[in-house]
Amino acid sequence: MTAQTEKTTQKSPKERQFKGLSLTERKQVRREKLIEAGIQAYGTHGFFAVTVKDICTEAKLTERYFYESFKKSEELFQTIFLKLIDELQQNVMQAIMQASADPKKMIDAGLTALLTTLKNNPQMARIIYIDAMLVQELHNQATIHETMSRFDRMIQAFVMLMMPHLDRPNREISLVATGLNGYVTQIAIRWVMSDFKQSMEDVLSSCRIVFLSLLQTFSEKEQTFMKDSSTLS
Amino acid sequence: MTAQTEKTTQKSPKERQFKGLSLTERKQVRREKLIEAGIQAYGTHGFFAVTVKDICTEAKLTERYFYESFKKSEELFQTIFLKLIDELQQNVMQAIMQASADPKKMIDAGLTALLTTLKNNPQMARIIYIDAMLVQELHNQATIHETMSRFDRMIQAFVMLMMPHLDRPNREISLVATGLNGYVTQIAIRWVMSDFKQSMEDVLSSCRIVFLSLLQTFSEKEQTFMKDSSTLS
DNA sequence: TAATTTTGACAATAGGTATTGTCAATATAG
DNA sequence: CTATATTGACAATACCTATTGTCAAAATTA
Repeated sequence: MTAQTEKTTQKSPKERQFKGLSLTERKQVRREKLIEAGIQAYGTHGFFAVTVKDICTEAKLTERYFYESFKKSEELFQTIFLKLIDELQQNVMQAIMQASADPKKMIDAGLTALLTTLKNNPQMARIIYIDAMLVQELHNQATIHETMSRFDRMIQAFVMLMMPHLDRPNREISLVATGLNGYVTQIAIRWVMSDFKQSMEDVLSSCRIVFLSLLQTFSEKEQTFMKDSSTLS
Repeated sequence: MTAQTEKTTQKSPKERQFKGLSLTERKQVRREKLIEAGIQAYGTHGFFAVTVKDICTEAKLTERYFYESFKKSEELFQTIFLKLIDELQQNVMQAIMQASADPKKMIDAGLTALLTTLKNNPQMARIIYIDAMLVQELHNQATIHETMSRFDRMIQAFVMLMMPHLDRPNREISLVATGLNGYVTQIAIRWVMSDFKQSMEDVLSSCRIVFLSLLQTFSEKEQTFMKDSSTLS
């Protein structure tokens, strides 16, 4: 009861507690419910097939509360996108940093964390890898574009960390990092869409091989086989 | 006049020539104009930002003629998609087959053809790589999904052709091919979206390296460094 | 219990697009 | 030239959705 008195002093005169929650807390609860409903709906049917009403129905709230928390549907989508990609990147980064310093172990740890996270949240892949691109295009959301390239930079940083003496220009490493991101992403999308038909071991192995292969190539001082074909262009 | 008499016999009683074209020919001309307008519009603003009216305006035709050739906008989009991906794949395949049998030359030829085609048709990249995915999702167009994986299979066939003695299971090669497709695609998207900021040489080099690197890895009989980390999972 | 905030169901408005239909002007065949 | 197929401009319809507004029931405080 003393706690309640404290809260009362913090509230504006018109506020009233409901189910033991203040107005701010209730708004927050509703916001969370909308976000969860959005992940469910967007991740299952795709952004463009989901209406505000759908999300409200899923969240067991009425439209009024949607606009209490979000100005438009894109705002909810962006919130969800940022939340999910943060979660994914957190998991991957954490796994890499907790692994021993051996590059091979770090690669395996990072990839395993990525694949495990996607398998545990199949909606995540759809939202991050498929819908995000379109919403970005349709509404010019620089935020999403910017955030997506964080993975590129993460990979680039990893490569540069592994091979400090690499003589290739940075702009090329950057492109390779983008490519590696696309490599893993494409396999992951196929995996998720096939409802995880392939075994995690096969998927992991297919991803790992390209990292290790490139690592080895980059490590070789004599890159004769590279220079051969370079003379073509 | 004798030719006209011939045509008259071929026409149904209600048909009449216009500007020297039969009804069928005029329909065909309009259809082509709509397709060209669609490539322009979809490739510039994206599928979901373009209306039927936009396309008709671009084609200098009225809506009536849109529905003369296509039941719905998705039908036009699918037509365009198939046309463009055919063109792209034709160019790549042709370049590969015309190159000398050296794997390195074939890789360079294929990649160069791909990148050149995209640079010459910037709209193509947007339609094939960005919008296609969403339309597919929205309308469950198995055709698009199926067609997209033709590139996967093309790469897979190439890999298997290069290394007939590869001891890895097919399901893994298939995944690697998907990944390689994603690798190149991701780099290409970034390239196109940046308005070709990077030089073609840099982009080509970044794509080439992963193919050559994997080729070398697959060629090695002693894959000790692979087996090391395989024991992790 | 009485007064009042909060909630949920739903009506109302506004705006946009797909699709079909109308009709006068134009081009063509005879 | 005349009758008619064809065209292009645009109206009309139907439908869907975002967004705002209304109001009675439920929950809460005093």
